[in-house]
Amino acid sequence: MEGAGNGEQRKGLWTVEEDIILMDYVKVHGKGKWNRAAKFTGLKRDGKSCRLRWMNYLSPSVKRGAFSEEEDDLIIRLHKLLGNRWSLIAGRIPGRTDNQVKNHWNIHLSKKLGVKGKYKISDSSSEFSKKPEADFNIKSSSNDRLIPSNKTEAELQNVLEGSHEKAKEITSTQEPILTSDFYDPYLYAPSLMELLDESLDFLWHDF
DNA sequence: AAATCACGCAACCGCAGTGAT
DNA sequence: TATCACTGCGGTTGCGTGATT
Repeated sequence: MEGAGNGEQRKGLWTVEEDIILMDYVKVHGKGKWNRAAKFTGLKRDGKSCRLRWMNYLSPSVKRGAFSEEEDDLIIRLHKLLGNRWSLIAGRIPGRTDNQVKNHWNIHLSKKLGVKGKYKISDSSSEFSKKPEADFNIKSSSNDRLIPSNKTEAELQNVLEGSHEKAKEITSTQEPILTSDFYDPYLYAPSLMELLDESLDFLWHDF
């Protein structure tokens, strides 16, 4: 695992030294242009590896440690709403990355919910799967997606953004529930779950 | 104490989407 | 319009480690 054997590309776990080099680069140049970052720093990693390391580990916004009950609940509900769209789900869980959410789902939550094997969006537990397959846009790739044919991805995003905004209004008058460094009052407000459920209703409206 | 197993996590891979030229 | 570089995503793999035999 140490090194690729050809002296050009390193693979496997990142060392502390590599982390420091990458962090220093981001401090100075900011995120993005990861291929250039790899060349500039002399790291024997490709741009994708640099990006992944930053996004999943080095970024100060990444929250470490166990998932809370609230996070579990949120993931389960969002997964029911969105399926395996980990980046969208992670985007609504402060400090968690898509990789973390995906791993947590596959290891813990799928068992907890009794989901057999790797979860597929076509599983009967997904809200989307309750509709006839012909009503979905289907793409054949690793990025398989099933969305209602009369709702675009942008609309779906807007629904969730709308929930977020609505939650802001509600939570502005409510006491926070959690007190962690990454606490996001919008997401943990008691009414948020109802908002997500409303979003789900919206998606199926006019079917 | 050594071997094996199971679990959790980090990282890799392949593909699609997007923007620049 | 075509091509290329880059980014982002989800599925999968494989390593590290603790538990069990």
